[in-house]
Amino acid sequence: MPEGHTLHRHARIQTKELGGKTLRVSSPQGWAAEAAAALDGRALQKIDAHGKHLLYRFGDAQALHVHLGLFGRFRSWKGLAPPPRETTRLRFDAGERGVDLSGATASELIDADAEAKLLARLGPDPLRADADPERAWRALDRRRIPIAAALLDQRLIAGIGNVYRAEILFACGLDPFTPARELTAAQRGELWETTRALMRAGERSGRIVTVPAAEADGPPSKLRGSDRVQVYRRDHCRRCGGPVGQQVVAARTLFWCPAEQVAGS
DNA sequence: AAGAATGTTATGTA
DNA sequence: CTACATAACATTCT
Repeated sequence: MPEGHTLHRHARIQTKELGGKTLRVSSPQGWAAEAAAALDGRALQKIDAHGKHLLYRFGDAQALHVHLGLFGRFRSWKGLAPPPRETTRLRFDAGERGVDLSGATASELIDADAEAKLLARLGPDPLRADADPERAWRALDRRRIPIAAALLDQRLIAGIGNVYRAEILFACGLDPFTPARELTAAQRGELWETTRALMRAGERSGRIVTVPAAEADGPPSKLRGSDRVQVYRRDHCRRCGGPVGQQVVAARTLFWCPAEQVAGS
């Protein structure tokens, strides 16, 4: 992770063993001044990622549950000016990455029971080694909703956002409007593997899109027209040059290539 | 400067 | 129970 890098929320992160690094927590206002005080200086054992939910573990039953929502970000403050606003921050002593929790939608201490409830609401996360795709298929079997809508439903499969949805469907050459229940076993297999591949790539690069090196410390690059995206927010399909379709599906704008993503392929 | 946006939850309607 | 539309939340970017 380069100095000053901002890891956007849609980059997926994986469960990490941290070997007891000390966590510095500051929360001058807002969500959990008490929780921050309770956590500050404690040894962090591990971060578990399940879908878009993060669980910071300290070796006892309680965990810090974080969801970055639309705007929470990972960033490094070392050598940089602090964030312009006073925000809740999580920061490692080692001075690696911090987490800017302003705008995050969840940040709370939860016990084992609450965690079980949380996980029960989530489908399998393709990035996790213990994920069971069959569980997702069982849920999908009854659904008449378009596969493009199903991919955003965290109860069915956890961790896919709007960028990935578009890119996954494109990579699979799938018609986004295929009813979820009608996918063949082969299509499901490809969907799962493609999801894993794209998410891992996003994880490696820190973002699903390519950022010119010179820009890494600068303002976040635009998603539109960026190198790695094939259809998301593009006017023309990166592969065939044809016009990209766009339509709101499941409350978010879906982008797809009508020429290449056709039923029965 | 208005509008859209990488997300979720709650609510009302069939 | 499924499905869908809408609003609300809050922040950033175009």
